[in-house]
Amino acid sequence: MNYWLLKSEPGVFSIDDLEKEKVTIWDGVRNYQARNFLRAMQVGDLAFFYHSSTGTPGIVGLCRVLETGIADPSQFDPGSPYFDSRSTVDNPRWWTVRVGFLEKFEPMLSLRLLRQKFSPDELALLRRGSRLSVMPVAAEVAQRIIALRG
DNA sequence: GCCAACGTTGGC
DNA sequence: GCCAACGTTGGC
Repeated sequence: MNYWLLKSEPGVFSIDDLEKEKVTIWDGVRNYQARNFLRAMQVGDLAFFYHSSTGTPGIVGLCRVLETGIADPSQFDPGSPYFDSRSTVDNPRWWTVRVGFLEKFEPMLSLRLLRQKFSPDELALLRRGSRLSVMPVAAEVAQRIIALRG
């Protein structure tokens, strides 16, 4: 099983939204490297949920990959901010997964705390200029993150 | 293929 | 709001 980290701005979609909805399609990723990580996900993988661009950024929970190989529906929707006119139903450009809520971390594991506990080498999130919204987390590091939660 | 210009991300 | 870092675009 593999571990991942998924970023979301809580003003757009938060861990509380996922807890309420239970399941969601992780749509809107428009970066090829991030897309490739989404395509590498397997059912049963676990993903940390990260809140970005907010007062206290950090890991706020855990979710599970429930379904893979989903063509991101928002790429076909002209009314969506994620619409991509280069995509066709026959030849989609953007792929994603369905994830399910597992747990909310209370308290959250702030970026500040993560920087204290992990090195940039261990956690890509902490690397200078890291902007990827989907990234892998090494199993050993993931276990240590899980052990830190409340 | 190069690279300048531009847009976006995201912490602070 | 600032700005560094990064990705994408498009002229050449």
